Amino acid sequence: MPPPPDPALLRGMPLFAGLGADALADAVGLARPRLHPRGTAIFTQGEPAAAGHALIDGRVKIVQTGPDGQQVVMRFIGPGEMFGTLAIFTDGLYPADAVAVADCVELSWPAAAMTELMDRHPMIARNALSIIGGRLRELQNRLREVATERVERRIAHALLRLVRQAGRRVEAGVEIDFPLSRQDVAEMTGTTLHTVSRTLSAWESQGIVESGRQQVVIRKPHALVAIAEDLPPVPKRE
Amino acid sequence: MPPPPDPALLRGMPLFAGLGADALADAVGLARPRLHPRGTAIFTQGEPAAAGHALIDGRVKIVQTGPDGQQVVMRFIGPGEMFGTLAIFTDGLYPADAVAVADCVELSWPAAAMTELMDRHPMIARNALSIIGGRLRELQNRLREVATERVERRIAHALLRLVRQAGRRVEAGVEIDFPLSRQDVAEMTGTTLHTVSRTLSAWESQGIVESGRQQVVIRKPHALVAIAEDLPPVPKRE
DNA sequence: CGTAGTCTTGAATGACCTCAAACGCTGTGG
DNA sequence: CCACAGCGTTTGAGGTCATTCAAGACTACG
Repeated sequence: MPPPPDPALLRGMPLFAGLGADALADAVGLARPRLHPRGTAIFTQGEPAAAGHALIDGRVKIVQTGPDGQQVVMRFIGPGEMFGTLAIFTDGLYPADAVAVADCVELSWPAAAMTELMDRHPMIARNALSIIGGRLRELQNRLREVATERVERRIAHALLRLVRQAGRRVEAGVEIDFPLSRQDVAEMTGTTLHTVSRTLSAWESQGIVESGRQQVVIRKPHALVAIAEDLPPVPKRE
Repeated sequence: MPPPPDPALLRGMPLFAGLGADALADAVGLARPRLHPRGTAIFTQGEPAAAGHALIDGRVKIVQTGPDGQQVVMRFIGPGEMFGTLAIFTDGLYPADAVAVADCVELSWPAAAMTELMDRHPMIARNALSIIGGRLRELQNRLREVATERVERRIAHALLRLVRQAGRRVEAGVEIDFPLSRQDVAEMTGTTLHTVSRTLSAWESQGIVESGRQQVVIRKPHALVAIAEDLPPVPKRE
C-alpha cells in the first residue's frame, strides 16, 4: 500500500485549477500513485479505460496504431498533464497506446471516481473541457499542416511545438528534454525516418540544429520559425 | 422578437441527453433561434466566441483557414449537433469559419448562459465532454489517415464518413444529403480537386459511385469499404 | 567484442501536384 | 426563347517532392 499522495501534487495541474483545498484533498484521496519505468506501456490501445491519468513526473508518448500497423504519435505528455481520461466519457476503450519514454510517476483515478469528482466539483469538468478544447484545436492545426504543408515545414512545426512543450535552455540553444528518435518525429509529421534524417542533416549543416542519437538541440529557433512560416530564410536588408 | 422555441427541439440532442423536462425548459429559455440562408457565414475564424450553437435544421461546414489561405474542412454539422461551443472554454475565439451549406435553423446560447447551464446541470458538461471526446477521436483517425494513407483511400474514408453522417437511401444507392463539391472533398482529405475528380471518375467507370455537380451517390458502399480498408477489390472465390 | 538499435546517405521510382485548356450545367438578362 | 457568363468539373501533359529500396556507419550495451 503506497503512502497517500501529497495534495500539493495537484497544485498547478490545469485539471484541478481554481479548486479549494478541500476539493484537492477529495481528489487526491481517490488517486492511486504508480511508477512506470522507461519503455513500458501505461495502457494499450483497445484496452478498457479503467482509469483517468495524470502525470507527475517523466514523459509519456501517446501513439495510435492503424489497422495495418502504421503508427502515429498523437502527442507527448509532460508533468502536470492529464491523459487517457477522455476514453471514460466516450466508448470506454483507450484509443491509443501510452508509453513511458522516460521513467514516470503518475496518479490515476478509477473511472467511477473520476465521474464522481466531476459531479461534486463542476469546475473539474469545466477544466477538462478547456483542456480537451485546447488539444482539439492543436489537433486541428496539425491536421491542417499535414494536409496542406510540405514535409520540411511540418517537421519545423513539430520541433517548435516540442520546444514550447518540453524545451530546456542549454548553452548551445534549446534542447528537447526527452529521448526523441527520427522515427518519432516521422510519426508526428506523417513522413519517414529517412526524410526526417535528411532534413535534420541539412539543418545541421546550416547550423540551425544539433542532433544526435534520440536527442535534438535547436540552435537558431528563429530560423526554424522562418521555415515553419515559409518566410524567406535570413532576410538580409531590403 | 422571435417566438420562444419549443423545448421539444432539444429532445434528441446529444448535448441535452438524459436531462429532465425542467432542465430542458431552462436551456431552451436561454436560447436564441436564428436563420441562416445557404451560403452565409454563421461565424468567422478569429471572431470572439460570443455564443455556443446547436443546429436544428440544415447543414453547416466548419472550415479552418491557414496563414497562407489554405483551407481545410474540419467537419460537417447536421441537425441536432452542437458547434462552435468549445471556443467559449478555451481562448474565446472561434478557431474556424462556420458556413451554411444549406438553409439553416440554429439555436445559440450566449457564452455566459452556456457556462451557467453547465454549472446548474452537470450532465450537460458531461455530455459536452463525451461529444468532444468523440470528435477528438475522429480527428485523431483523420490525422492518422492523412499521415499514412494514399489519396484514394483517404477519399474513400471521407465519403464513408459522410455517408454515415448524412447518407440518404435512394433508388441508385446512398446519396450524400447536401451539396458537396470536389473542392470540399479535396479540403477534407488534403488533396486537390483535380485528384478528387480523377478518382471519382475512375470509380464512376467502375460503377462504384455516381456523381455530378455538387452531388454524390454511392452505388456500392461495400466496394468503397474495400478501397478504404485496402482489401483486394471484389475478392471472388479463393 | 558482438549485436541490436539508431542514424546517414545514395539512387531510382512513382504518386500526386501544378499548369493548362476545354467542357457542360445553371441561372440570368436581353 | 436564346445568348451568355459563371462556376463546377473533366482531362491531359509534365514536373517534382518524397517514398522506397538498398547499403553502410555509428553508438550503446551486454
